[in-house]
Amino acid sequence: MATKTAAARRAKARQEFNSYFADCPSRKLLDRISDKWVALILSSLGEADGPMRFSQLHRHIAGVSQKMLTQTLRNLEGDGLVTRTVTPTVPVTVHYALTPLGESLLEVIKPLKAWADTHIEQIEAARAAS
Amino acid sequence: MATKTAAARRAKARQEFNSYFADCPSRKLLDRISDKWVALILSSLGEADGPMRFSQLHRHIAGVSQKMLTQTLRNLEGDGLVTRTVTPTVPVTVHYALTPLGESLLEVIKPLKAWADTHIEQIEAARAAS
DNA sequence: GGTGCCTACTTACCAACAGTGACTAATGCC
DNA sequence: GGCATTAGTCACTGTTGGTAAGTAGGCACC
Repeated sequence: MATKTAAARRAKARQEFNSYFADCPSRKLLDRISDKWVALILSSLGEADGPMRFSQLHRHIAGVSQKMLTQTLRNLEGDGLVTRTVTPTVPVTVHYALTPLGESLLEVIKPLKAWADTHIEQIEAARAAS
Repeated sequence: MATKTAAARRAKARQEFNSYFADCPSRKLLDRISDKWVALILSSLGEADGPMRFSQLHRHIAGVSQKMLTQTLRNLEGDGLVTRTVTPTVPVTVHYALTPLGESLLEVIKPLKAWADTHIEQIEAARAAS
C-alpha cells in the first residue's frame, strides 16, 4: 500500500504494453526468426541445392543438439518454411527442403550473413578496444 | 570400452566440429545479432532521429526487462554498435545512440522486419493449417 | 541366431540464462 | 521530511537449451 503510485502506474503501463505487444504479430515473428538456430538451418538448406537429410543438417551445423534441431525443424515446418518428407527405407530417411516462403526468408537472411562476414573485423576491434 | 566405435567416432567428430565452430567468428556474430532484443533495440534507436534515453527505450520496447535491456545495451556498446553517454544531471541521464556501424547493421535488419510484416499472414495461415 | 548398428528421433535430467520485483544513489517538489 | 525520479543492481525463480541415454525395427556380420 505504500508504493501505490509509481509502481502501480508502471505495472499498469506494462500491462497495456504487453497487450499491445500480443496484438503485434510481427514482433512474435521477429522473435521466431531470431531464434538461435533458424538462420543457420535456413542457410544450410539454402546452400545445398536440394533437400537435406536430418543427419546432414546435424553434421553441417555443427553445434546444434539433436533435440534443438528436431524442435526447430518442427517449428519451421509448422510455420510453412520447410517441408518434411519421410521415406520408409531400410533405416528411415527424412528429407527437409525449403518452401518458397522459406526461400523468400532466406533471401532476406543472406544479407545479414554477408554483413556479419564483412563487419566481423570491426566488431572484434571494438570488442578489443572496450 | 563397450561403446568405443560409433559413440567415440561421434564424440571425436563433434570435437572437431566445435573447434571449427570456434574458428568461425561470423557464426558467433550471427548469434549475437539474432539475440532476442538486439533487433528491437536497434530498430528503436533507428526509428528515433536522435539518441534515446534508457527509460525511453524501456517504454518503447515494451516487453524487455531492465536487466536484459542493460545487458544487451552493454553488449552492443562493447561491440561498437551503440554509444552510451552519461550526463550527470539531477537524476543521472544516459543517452544511447547508434554508431555508423550500428546504422549499417540496421540497414540490413530493416528488410528482415519488412519481411516479417509482409509475410506474417502466410505464416499464420501455415500455423493454422498444420 | 544373437549381438550390435543404422537413422531419426524422444525423454530425463541438469545447468545456464532470462524475467520479476525489490532495492539503491542523489536530488527536486510539495 | 517524505515521496518521486533515473538508471541501474541484486536475489530469487522459472523457462529454456544442452547432454546423454533410450527407442524403433530391420540388416550385416560372426
